[in-house]
Amino acid sequence: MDQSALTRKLSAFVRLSDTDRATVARFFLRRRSFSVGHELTHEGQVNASAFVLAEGWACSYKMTPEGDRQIVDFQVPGDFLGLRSILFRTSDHSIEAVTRIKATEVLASDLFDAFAEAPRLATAVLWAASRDEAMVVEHLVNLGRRTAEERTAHLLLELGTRLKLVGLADNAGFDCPLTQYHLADALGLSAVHVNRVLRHLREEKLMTFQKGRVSFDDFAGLTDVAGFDTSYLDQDGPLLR
Amino acid sequence: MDQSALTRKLSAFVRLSDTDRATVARFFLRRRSFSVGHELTHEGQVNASAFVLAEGWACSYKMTPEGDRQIVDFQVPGDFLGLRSILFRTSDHSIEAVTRIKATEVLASDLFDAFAEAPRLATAVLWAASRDEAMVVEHLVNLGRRTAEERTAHLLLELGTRLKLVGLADNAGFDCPLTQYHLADALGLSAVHVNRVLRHLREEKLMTFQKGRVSFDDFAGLTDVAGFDTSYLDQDGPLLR
DNA sequence: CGAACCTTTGAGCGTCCTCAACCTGCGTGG
DNA sequence: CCACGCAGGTTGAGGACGCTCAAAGGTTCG
Repeated sequence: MDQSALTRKLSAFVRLSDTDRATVARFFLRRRSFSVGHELTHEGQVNASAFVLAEGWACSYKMTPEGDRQIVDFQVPGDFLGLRSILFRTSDHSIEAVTRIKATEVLASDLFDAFAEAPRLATAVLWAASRDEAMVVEHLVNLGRRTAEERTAHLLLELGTRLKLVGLADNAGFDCPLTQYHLADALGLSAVHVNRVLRHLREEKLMTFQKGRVSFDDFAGLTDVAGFDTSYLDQDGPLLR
Repeated sequence: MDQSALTRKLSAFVRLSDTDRATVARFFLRRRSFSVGHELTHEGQVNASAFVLAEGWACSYKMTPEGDRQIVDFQVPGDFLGLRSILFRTSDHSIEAVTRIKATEVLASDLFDAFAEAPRLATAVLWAASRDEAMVVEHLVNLGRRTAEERTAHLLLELGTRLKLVGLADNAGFDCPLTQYHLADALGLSAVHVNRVLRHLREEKLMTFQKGRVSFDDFAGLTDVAGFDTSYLDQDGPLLR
């Protein structure tokens, strides 16, 4: 995936002009690479920068005083990293590379300049931020009101849907670099229990999580189990205005 | 509380000029009242409006297909209601009045006009939106990684801190119109268990939740139990720039 | 002054946790 | 080239936290 991942995602929301595309292209000048486990932003860090993820997977998380980790969200190509903390004195969360990643730094000033030049793009970026928040809200519902099995299915279906938007998944499944520990940290479960849940989903012939690959064996059945409704991802064709 | 709640909150982040204050004041022209239980926004509603809460309490929530409710956040005077869904075709959540409330409607156009006239105010509003998201993230950590007791203490400490910002609480406690059902729906617990947790917190002489009043009997001890760290609320004095 | 709503308490049960052990695949270095 | 270490995955046993069901007081408001 190169710069097309971001434009492809934003286009799901707003029809972008050539000027808009050119402006987005400028975001991709300062491209950098980070190795597995690299921490792009640390909780408490001042003046953290934001990035656009071009290739690979990342995750954002917070730690409790007891040393437990809660993953807030995973980021896939086309997603922003740390957009929210741009307005905060100190970042309230950490961001870590799950795989080796390529990302481009976006300075706050870049963003504000882009807003002035391309208001349509500004709208699209604000939409992307709102969508990020909507995903966090859905994760909250996941943890608060769904069982371990529903929760797991829901997360993997969401990731599949998001990856489809940038051409990295289809209804059959997607390549997934996450470990069961990652899932556990995201789902508020223990890794041991995640393992049992995945086994059960496999036995029920709903889906398979193995060898870096998620396979949806029964997409409709899985969607039903998870109570998965894509509307919070707000991606059904370019918006009005 | 009148309009001062919003300006008071925003001032915690940005020093507002008289012009900014005047612009904020214009938000308060279309003031409306809603009775207890009134639903200001419904999940799935198209073109929902946003409001600024002037008086009373509200909550935002989502329902699962099984009919369980997850409260995402409570809103107190000075908070925005539904700011996020302004950019969405359809709202991804519902908003309900917990008490009788007074709120003023904010049209998307109002907001964009205000941004053009008072960029400093725009920054402040974006900060408020980021802060809202940071709170949702902290609630996620709450549900994923804290025990029922820690979680309950954390939520009530957060509400206390937020209310202090608009002059409705101090370290002794605050008036709280929530029922144990509200707490249960926000904390991902059953109302029965919330009741037991509250009893335990009372027995431990940490805090009391009774008769519409939250009393912090041992503020330091409670903060410690909850692992409560205010930094995600990002409110330590006006920002740079 | 009744009804609806909220709070409180008990009993039994299930989901998910912790601890513990063992297996696999892989990269590294002796 | 094998030995080892290590990260990740798998499975079992026992226990705790929080749930459901049930029933009874308390409070508030029309």
